[in-house]
Amino acid sequence: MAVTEPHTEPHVDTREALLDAAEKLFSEHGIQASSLRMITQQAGANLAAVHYHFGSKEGLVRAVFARRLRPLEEERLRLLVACDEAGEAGVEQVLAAFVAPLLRRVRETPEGGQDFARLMGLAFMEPSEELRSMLLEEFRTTADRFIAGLHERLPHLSRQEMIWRFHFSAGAMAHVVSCSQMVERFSAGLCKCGDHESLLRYLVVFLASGLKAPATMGAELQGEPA
Amino acid sequence: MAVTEPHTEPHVDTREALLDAAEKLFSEHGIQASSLRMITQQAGANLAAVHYHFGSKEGLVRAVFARRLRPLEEERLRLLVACDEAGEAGVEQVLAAFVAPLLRRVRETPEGGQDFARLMGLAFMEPSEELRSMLLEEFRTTADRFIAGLHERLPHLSRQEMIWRFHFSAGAMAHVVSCSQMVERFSAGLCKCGDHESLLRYLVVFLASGLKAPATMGAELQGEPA
DNA sequence: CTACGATTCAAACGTTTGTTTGAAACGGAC
DNA sequence: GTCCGTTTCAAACAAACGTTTGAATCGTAG
Repeated sequence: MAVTEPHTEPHVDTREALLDAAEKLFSEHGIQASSLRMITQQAGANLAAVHYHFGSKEGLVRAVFARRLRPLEEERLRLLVACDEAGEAGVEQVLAAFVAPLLRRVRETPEGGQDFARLMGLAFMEPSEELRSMLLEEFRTTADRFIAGLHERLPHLSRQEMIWRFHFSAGAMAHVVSCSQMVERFSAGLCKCGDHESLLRYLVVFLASGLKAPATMGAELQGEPA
Repeated sequence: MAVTEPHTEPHVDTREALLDAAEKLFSEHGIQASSLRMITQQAGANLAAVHYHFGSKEGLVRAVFARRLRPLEEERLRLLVACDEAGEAGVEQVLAAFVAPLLRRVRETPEGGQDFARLMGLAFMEPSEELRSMLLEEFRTTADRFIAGLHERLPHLSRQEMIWRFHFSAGAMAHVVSCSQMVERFSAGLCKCGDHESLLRYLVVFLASGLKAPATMGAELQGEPA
């Protein structure tokens, strides 16, 4: 009926073409710097199409992030549940459940993966408070569950230090993914960001070792027994 | 005739007032979203003052970052040299030389430290290629020296893995510093970002453990002997 | 065919942007 | 006092922004 489906047409849907174009331009120039005229031109659509399909530029922005973020968080949680059900999963497996879904999407993004990666990095840096709140709420469930899952396997840590170490891990991952071009430039091409399998292994080994480190002594003595 | 502002002291230097206002507004709303009219009004200066003192908005942006970044990199390198001269300094001391100067500046920023922290996070995410190149060059020297300094103390790592682990560390630090408000919200106030002494200890312990981890096996076999 | 909802289109809306201008005001040197 | 380089000021510039509008176009059902 209304669903005119899967033919190899150039762009079956203006809506989808706008999302693709916006995602690409956002990652290249930032959100504010990507005008609706640039986006609609890239999408081969009319300027007014954005307001017809999304109501406003803000609506487009939210749709761009929601399209990518929701499946990502769902896959992370699915893999985390699989860890718990397996019973034998250690810190490394939980870490992989957190990192791998992101890296896989970076790899699968058509334009070399740069677009999606930089987009995620942009998410928490852009000015719009409305967007930031949406992303924080979206991310909060994931963060809480992974912190709990890691804490079960790292009972020697205080809750406070567990939370800190999780955010250290998330930061390392986010930085590598969104600034991978910097790594390549600094290493004179020695570190190939396209090799996501190696990168995943490197990252998990590094983070697991950091997470497993003995509890920090001398900090927050007032709350922690010696 | 001096226009006596109600609360702001008569700025001895318009130039400095513009830098302060720009830094504050950049960190709050991003670079693109901070118009010259907002900046000059906040600084109590005329709209044209930006072009008189900095030539353009781009010039102002570069000046804002250069003012903070150069002393930061200099202090980092100074502390790194001190590590080498001491002879006894381990991975933890080198890490502290990298992290502490940034944390100290975050703490010393008047507006609760948020401004400077978010500004640094914004640096690598904003669209301007010109600014990004400037920051990359500024950061390259520091990165190379710290990678070398760490590699001396971690000879079991390949150069490739050493570089990766350094960027993991830089990412964890950058994320914590620029997204500290997120950590506080997620931890329901349990993790106080204002407590930089504890944070520094937590971070160094975590990163040192990650850096010291045994070399990753199975990755890049073609380049590394088993 | 006509008719209708869904979608696209070109053109314009008012606002805001970075930048430019030329004159006014300043502060020492002479 | 006059002079001169430095700095500030109000006003205007063209360009670009997000948004709105009303008519044109499409695909399909009656």
